[in-house]
Amino acid sequence: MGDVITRFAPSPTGDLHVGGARTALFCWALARRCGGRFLLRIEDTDQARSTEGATRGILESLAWLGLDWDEGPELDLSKQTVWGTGALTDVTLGGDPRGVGPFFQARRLDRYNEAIEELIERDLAYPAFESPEELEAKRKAAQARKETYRYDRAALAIPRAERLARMRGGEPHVVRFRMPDEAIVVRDEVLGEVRVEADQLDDFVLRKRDGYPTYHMACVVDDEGMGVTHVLRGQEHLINTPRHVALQRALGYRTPVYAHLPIICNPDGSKMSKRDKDKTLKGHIRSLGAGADHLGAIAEAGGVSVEELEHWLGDKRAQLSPEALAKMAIDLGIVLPEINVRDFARSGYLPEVLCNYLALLGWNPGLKDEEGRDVERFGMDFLREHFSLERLGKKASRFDREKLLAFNGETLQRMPVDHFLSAWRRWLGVAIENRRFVHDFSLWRRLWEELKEDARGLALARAAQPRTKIFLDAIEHVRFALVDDDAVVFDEKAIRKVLHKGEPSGLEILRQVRDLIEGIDPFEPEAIEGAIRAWCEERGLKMGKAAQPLRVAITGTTVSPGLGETLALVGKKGVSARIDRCLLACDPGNNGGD
RNA sequence: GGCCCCAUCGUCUAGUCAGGUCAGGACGCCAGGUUUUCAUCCUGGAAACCGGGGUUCGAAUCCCCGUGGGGUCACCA
Repeated sequence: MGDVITRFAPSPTGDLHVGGARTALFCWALARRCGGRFLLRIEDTDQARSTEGATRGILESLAWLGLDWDEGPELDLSKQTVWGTGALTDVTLGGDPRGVGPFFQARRLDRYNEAIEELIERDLAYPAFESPEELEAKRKAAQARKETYRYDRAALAIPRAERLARMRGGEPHVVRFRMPDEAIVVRDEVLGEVRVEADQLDDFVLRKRDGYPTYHMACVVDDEGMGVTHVLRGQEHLINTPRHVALQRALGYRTPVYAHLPIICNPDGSKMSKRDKDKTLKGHIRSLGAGADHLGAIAEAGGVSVEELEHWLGDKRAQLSPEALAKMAIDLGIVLPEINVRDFARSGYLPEVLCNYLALLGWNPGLKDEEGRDVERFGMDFLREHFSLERLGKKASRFDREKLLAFNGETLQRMPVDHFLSAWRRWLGVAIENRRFVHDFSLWRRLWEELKEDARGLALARAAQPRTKIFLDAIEHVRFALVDDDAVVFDEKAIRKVLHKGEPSGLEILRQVRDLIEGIDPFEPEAIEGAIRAWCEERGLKMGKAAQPLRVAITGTTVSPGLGETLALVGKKGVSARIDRCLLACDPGNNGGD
């Protein structure tokens, strides 16, 4: 099995989304499992939509996930930090050890043209001269008759010598493949045999008017030239496969093993796509029932004109740039659904956890642990060892963020605290660099500064880790420790519940405990908790009687990390200051109570 | 609409290929418990074989029909 070669072949028209990431993961896992090669090829034959930035983004996404490719475009990971918590560092990925590159299709045009010439020569392909507009009109007409349009081979009515002459003479044209008049049966590792009748497939285009090959042509030529043995791709490609098989036969190529992966959907069952960010944001803005000036403010936040914004709002299909969407979401204080790998990195998911979860969408190891539970949690090494095509599922699956979140939280919470700290630091460093959190930037900056100090960082990590599911929300658990003593906002409900009620009241307890604080040494979590517990026991009080008033005084709310950690993070001086301020502000007798 | 694919708890799934265990697990949900709040953690619970026909002693599992969902119908990939 050493000769297995898989490939992931994205088109660089946007960020890598989770569906693509799962395909890449499976391609990678199969190659690793079989001791074969995993190669990466960039399908940039759409001149209008391909961008260099997208290519880099995809390479970085894959590297972040920990999917190293043996052949393909090079990416030097020693020179850059890839989004802070990436799985691979200090290696150069890609290269061309077998000499089968280049791995950008736009640089391989001569190969496609050679194959196309051969097909034309053998009359298995032919030039066609209809304009896109003509074809569109025919399509519309067919639609009006409630028929499915298929190319009518009008170009074949032109005598062969003439159409070749017109082509050589430079007349604008496309080249079409003469689809054989027979049903084609595709063997698929997931779906079994799929039969497609001849009348379902028309003479598809091999080379576009601009001289670039279509996906079909480039893909078939390259898979052959690069020795690809296994093609794993989304099920949306299933109908393309008979075309590819027909082309392979015409050119005398091998047919690789195919495995079509089920689609990944949104929780509502619709296909997952970038458009969902637009959808989420549109829905939110509409729900605000925003007036004209409000819309103006939103448009400004997104860096777009009000006209653009209104048009976008009115058109279901309209999309705004990722940057504009992100800015508006921050401004409105909402979180857009994570769709791209980059989104998950930014939210603070761990790459190996994402891979773990993604692997479970459409694949299952079919193993039980000692307690008879399904094996669900595993790392990359497990996939290297156990991945197999036989256990791929057929059913489209829905992307369940709750489960991913649970997996991520569990992983984060089980890490050694120093490991958690360094991962948090790396993630935060990138977040700060990207100015992702402009709505609260100074606080993030402050956290960043404090996290850099080892002792302080560790204390913050100890407080945040047990409550953190993704790094994005970690800061909320230690927010109180980052604000100034006189900036604490006391929550009305908390004041009433734990400071005013009870006998003795919370305020009374605070007054008494205040002196205790001075004497605690060292001012560290265990000592603090020990002192307060002993103090409570002496008085026959439950721990909560003292803990909750202290929480309110220190954080303004009834929720915080462990009491010792909470006080220790603020420091002895800070604690005293906050208690004093709380006594002053919350005592009804002091007229500052409300 | 044509064609193709799919169908087990709310979600991801094990069990289906080689018919025979109260249909198992995970996330979520609900109820208790531990705990100084929250988060954890522990215990328990509700929750599914899409429907109808066959084949069979026996069907989640095999066959047919229906229904539902998805994909696809480009000079995008």
